[in-house]
Amino acid sequence: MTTETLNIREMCDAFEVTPRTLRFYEAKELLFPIREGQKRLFTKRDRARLKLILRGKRFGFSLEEIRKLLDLYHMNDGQEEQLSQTYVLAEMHLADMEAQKAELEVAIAELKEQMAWGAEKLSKMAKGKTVAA
Amino acid sequence: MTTETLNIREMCDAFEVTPRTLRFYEAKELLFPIREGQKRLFTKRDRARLKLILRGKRFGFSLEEIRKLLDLYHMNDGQEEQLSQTYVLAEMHLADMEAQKAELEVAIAELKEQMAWGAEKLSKMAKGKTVAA
DNA sequence: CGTTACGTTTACGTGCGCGTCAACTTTGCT
DNA sequence: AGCAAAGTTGACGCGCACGTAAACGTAACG
Repeated sequence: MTTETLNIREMCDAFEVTPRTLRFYEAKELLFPIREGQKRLFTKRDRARLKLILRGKRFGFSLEEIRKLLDLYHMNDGQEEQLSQTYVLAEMHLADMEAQKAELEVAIAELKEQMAWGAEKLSKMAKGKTVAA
Repeated sequence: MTTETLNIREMCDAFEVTPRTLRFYEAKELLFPIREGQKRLFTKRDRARLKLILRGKRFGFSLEEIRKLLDLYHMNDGQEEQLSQTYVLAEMHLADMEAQKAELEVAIAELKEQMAWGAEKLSKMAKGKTVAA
């Protein structure tokens, strides 16, 4: 089987982050690498979590928000109260993400429109130059 | 006709930002309110720009990136060189936004899946409680 | 004419997400 | 045994996007 755990360098290379970032995330309780002596070993679980962390960041969530959300993905036995709270949180994030998607579609359409305008202007300018030359 | 320009408070209320934020954006050359004596008056153009600024922020762009992009939306007479540079920038942002949209769709699907899992778990727990009671 | 409300500048403070040393083990060659 | 490579723990620094407080201007109102 392929390597079960990754050391810090392998983990960094795999996700394009720095060691500092991984230690920082551990300090913030986003990751929980196991220890072999003093060194960190990142498990499959850490890899899954880091993927979600980086994704969450791209969508503008804070590390603290992400930390709470990760519970939903890695909760095996949580208390009902906590699970239901996390569920509510997830609903909010889902709503947020769907709103973001809708907004994104509008923004993309508008940007495309503007770019078409810009492209036309550029082509006219090029024409003018050619004629002038 | 409705008020042509907004003072700082009206502008803040309209966009749910603080005066500090508006002054900060002006200092960063994202907004250009006109002056009536010492006071700022925000024009329609400022409103359009602020809308784009806030949208850009939601999508994780920095104020500096947004500033450059705004040129595309408000360029009437720019030089060809500058326009074409801005165009390239816009292409990159467009690609970024479309990638984000794709990623967002995946994330939404995954989160929904997890929530279904959580919902099932919650319903089982509720059942257990009812039976136990 | 005072004071209240709204706005302004200047400047230092703050939270987040790391970057960047410094000083120290631990590990693996040779 | 010696030494470089890789990793570790502090601890301070930094850029961004504002928050916040101080001190001042000015315009309106009773």
